[in-house]
Amino acid sequence: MYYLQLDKEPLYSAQSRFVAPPQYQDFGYHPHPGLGDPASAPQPGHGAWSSAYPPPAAPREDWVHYGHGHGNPSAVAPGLGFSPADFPGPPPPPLLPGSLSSSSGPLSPGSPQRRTAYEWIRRSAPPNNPNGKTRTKDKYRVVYTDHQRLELEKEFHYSKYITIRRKAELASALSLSERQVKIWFQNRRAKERKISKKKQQQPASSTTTATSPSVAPSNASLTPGNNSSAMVTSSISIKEEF
DNA sequence: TTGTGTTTTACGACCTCC
DNA sequence: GGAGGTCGTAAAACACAA
Repeated sequence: MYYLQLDKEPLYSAQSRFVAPPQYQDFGYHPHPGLGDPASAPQPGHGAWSSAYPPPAAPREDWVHYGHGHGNPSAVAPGLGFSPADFPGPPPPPLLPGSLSSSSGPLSPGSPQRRTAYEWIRRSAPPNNPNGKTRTKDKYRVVYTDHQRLELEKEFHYSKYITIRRKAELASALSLSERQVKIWFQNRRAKERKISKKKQQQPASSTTTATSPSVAPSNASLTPGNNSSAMVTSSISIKEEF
């Protein structure tokens, strides 16, 4: 299983954290005072852990975690916040089990398609979904809770590449599998590349270049053939925590 | 209500690295 | 060989216009 890797050394320096450049806020995740601020965090009614992930009917590797801690704020392990010793640079906000109790502030991951503000954060897993699946068929796909997404976004904002340790912590705190966290980050990076690509194709409407240097050349430098070197390049300031 | 377009999970193929 | 990376894609979930 995936937990076996926790004691392994990281394979990629790119997995290490790097200080998120400020321009990341232009890539879908907009740091907002509400983040980490219980008073202004979005998502009414989702302050407590959603019960969207009860144990699955059929055991599946990725679903085994859904049965833990649901409906229980303690699912977010205390002390799972970021320790300064772990990360260089400003620490990301800690996981906040109760931080999602009010509604305000643009926290949408920048999707222009979200017409109304924060629909992404309002969305939550289907209420009548005892199995944590969205279909009766075995075929996936769960909808992550707003809290899960928020925490993942926060982590992503801090670093586009999650460390093994943080992945394990996050998976545990959010009742996701490490595989899900990994895939979420992969998809999130893909999304960011897509957004970046879109921005590049559009004429710059403002004087500030919206494209992050460390992200923009994604497709050019992150092709399967040379992505590793690109990742190393993009993580110059990375200090592996292991 | 329905059709359509977009976003979100999840996977497989293929790659590099150790 | 196994890990995680990107890329492409499937399909569910969702928003919105007609």
